[in-house]
Amino acid sequence: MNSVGRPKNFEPDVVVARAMETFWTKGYADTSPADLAEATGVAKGSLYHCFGSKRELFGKALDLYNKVGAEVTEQVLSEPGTAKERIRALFVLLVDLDLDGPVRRGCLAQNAVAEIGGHDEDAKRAVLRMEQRMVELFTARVEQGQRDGDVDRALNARAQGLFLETALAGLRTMALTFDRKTLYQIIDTALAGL
Amino acid sequence: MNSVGRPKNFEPDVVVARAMETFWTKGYADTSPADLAEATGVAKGSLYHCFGSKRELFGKALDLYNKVGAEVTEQVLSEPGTAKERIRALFVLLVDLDLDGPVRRGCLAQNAVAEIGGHDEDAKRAVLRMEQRMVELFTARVEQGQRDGDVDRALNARAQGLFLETALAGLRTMALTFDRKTLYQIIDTALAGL
DNA sequence: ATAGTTCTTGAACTACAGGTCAAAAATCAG
DNA sequence: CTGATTTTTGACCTGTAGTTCAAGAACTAT
Repeated sequence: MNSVGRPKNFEPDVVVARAMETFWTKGYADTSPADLAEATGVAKGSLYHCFGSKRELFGKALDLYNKVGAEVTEQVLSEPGTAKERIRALFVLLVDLDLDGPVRRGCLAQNAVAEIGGHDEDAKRAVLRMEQRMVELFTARVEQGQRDGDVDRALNARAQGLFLETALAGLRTMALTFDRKTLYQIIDTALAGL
Repeated sequence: MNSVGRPKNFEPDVVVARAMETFWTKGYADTSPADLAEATGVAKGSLYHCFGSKRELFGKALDLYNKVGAEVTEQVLSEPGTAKERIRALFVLLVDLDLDGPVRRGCLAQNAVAEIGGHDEDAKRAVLRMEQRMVELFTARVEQGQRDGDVDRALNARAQGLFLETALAGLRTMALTFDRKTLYQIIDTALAGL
């Protein structure tokens, strides 16, 4: 397929992953092409040759973020335990992830829609899809809990799924400013209804 | 006090209010001094003379946002009704506010901490103070509900206050992408425990 | 009126963001 | 080896962000 011409010097996937980290840490506007070149080890010109524009590279980074996020969520929710236990494990994991890093970064998708969603329909759509995906994963896990007998069958699973995604979004916002103990307490309160 | 020299051509408070709207709509990075001059009707030079820098003007705008937000919250929570009714009214009001505007802007404070909180401790502190204020208002309203007999006395009011602020943060994030009907359903689910 | 003060304004400045490009380098087909 | 193709790279370009400033305007006090 790619047998003609000079071979690539780098793995595009690795570059996207590094770019994702940079966008996540610094935000979209505050990440310059020079920053991306330094973070990826690839010269500016090559980045433009390969990805077209800063915005397009960001798009790939956001897609990767969403993919990994969904995978992690699926993984954690499918481990043994009640619905409440698994969902708590996911919430704790994500809060810890943020608080253990050198700088609190929140959720890249939330940051993206807040920063550029107002004038970038594509970004908005990508984030909405991701959120809907998460709602579905939560909903499915609640339904499984109902089948397993650890969740009240009277609950509306879809309503719970929507609520859980909202709670997670709020939690990740609160994780930008509050301390760990408080955040754990919030998780307990949020999951009290399950 | 200010009786010497040429008098100001504008009300700084009005300028801050207009700047707040602009920052809210466009975000911090994407608002240029030229944008601010156009939005306020005051020349760039005068803005710098009066406010020092873009960042300082943003600080005033954020302070105003927080002040108004606290006032509205206090107002809505103090009207007649149960704790659940009043808190729902506040949530509905804020969701509607966002959805009725020409562009969804979310919460300026949340947007600010997401966009610049990573490298601006002052912004982070301002937002944390605001969030703590909101937690206190929610907590107090829940306590009043307990005295009034419309909230279960077994609940931990402070934990509920923290949770409600988190739910509101999540709701305002979800309001950037989801439709009104869904958001109302989320409000119902979030308040089911009260 | 004069002096002293504070405000107003667009022009001017510096730095850098975002992107383009031309020349060189690395591959493969014939 | 030659040519076709693709990538690499820093130099270069254009526009604008964020800020400063000099000149003047509007006021007060004396």
